[in-house]
Amino acid sequence: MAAENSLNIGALAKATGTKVETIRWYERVGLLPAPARSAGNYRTYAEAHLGRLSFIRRARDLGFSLDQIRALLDLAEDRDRSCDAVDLIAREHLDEVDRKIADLQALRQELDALISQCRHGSVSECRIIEALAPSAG
Amino acid sequence: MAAENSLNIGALAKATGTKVETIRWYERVGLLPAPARSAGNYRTYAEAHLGRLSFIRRARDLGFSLDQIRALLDLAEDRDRSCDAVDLIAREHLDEVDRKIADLQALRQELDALISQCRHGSVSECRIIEALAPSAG
DNA sequence: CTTGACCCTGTAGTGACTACAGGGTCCATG
DNA sequence: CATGGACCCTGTAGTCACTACAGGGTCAAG
Repeated sequence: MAAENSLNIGALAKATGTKVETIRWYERVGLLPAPARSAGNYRTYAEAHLGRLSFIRRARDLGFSLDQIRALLDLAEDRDRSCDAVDLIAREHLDEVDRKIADLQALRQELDALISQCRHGSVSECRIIEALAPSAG
Repeated sequence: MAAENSLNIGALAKATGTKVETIRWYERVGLLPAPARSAGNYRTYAEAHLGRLSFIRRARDLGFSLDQIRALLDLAEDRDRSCDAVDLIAREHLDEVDRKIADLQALRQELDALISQCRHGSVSECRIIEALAPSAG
C-alpha cells in the first residue's frame, strides 16, 4: 500500500463521479486540501483525498451547502467531541428541506388550479394570463 | 387619465412589493420596458408598467423563470393566438415542480434516516459522519 | 516526432438578484 | 437662499456552486 494508489485529477473525478473543474473548485474554496504535485505539475491525490471528496459529494447529494459541509468536516476531525453539533446541522437542514417541500406543494396547488382553468381558446380569454395579470388594461 | 398617476421607481417598488434594484434589473434584462425620464433623469412609470411588473412578480412567486415569463408576456401580447402555448409553459413548469417535490421528498427520507441514527455519543462513533463517509480511513 | 488525451492557470458566464460606492436631484425646513 | 435628508442615478462586485472556455503545457502510444 505505497504510492501505487495515487490518482491524478481525472482518475479522482471518475472515481467519485465529479467533474474535474468541480474538484479544482473545491480546492480553491478550501474544501479539499491542495494535493502534492508531480514533476509536470499535475495534482497527485492520495487515499485521504478520495475519502474526503466522497464525503463532500454525498453530503452535496443530500443538499447540504458547502458551508455546512465545511462545518461537518471540521467537526468530524475532532473525534472526541460530542456529535450533537453534527446532529444539529443535519436537523437544521432537514427543517429547511421540509420548508421547501411545503412551499413547493403550495405553489403546485396554485399552478394546478391555474392550468385546470385553461379552456384552450384565444389568448384574449386565457385564464392563465388573466390570473397572472392583476387588472388587465 | 392624464399624467397624474405616473410613478417614480420608489413608488412602483412599493406598489408591487419589489425592490428598487430588482426593477432596474428587470429593465436591464429587457423584461420591463425602459420608461420615460423626468427632467432630472428619474424613471417615470405609467399604468402599463405597473400591470406588467405585477404580472412578472406574480409569475415569479409561482416559480416561473424570467425566460418563461418573457415567453408568457410575448404570448400575452398576441391576443388572437390560441393560448395552448401558454398552457404548455405552465404545464412544463408544473412538471418541474412535481419533479422537485419528489426529489426533495426522497432526500428528506434519507436525511431523516440519517438523523434518527444519532446516539449523541462522540464524533468517532457518529452515525451521521459514518453514513456520509464511504469507508473511513 | 507527432498525435491526441490529458493536465495547468485564469477568467468569464450562469440565474436572479443584492449591495455597495460615489455621485446627482428634489423638496421641505430654517 | 442654504441645508439636510430622502430619494434617485450609473456602474461594478458579490452571492452560490459550479461550468465553460481560452491558451497554453505534459505525457504516453505509435
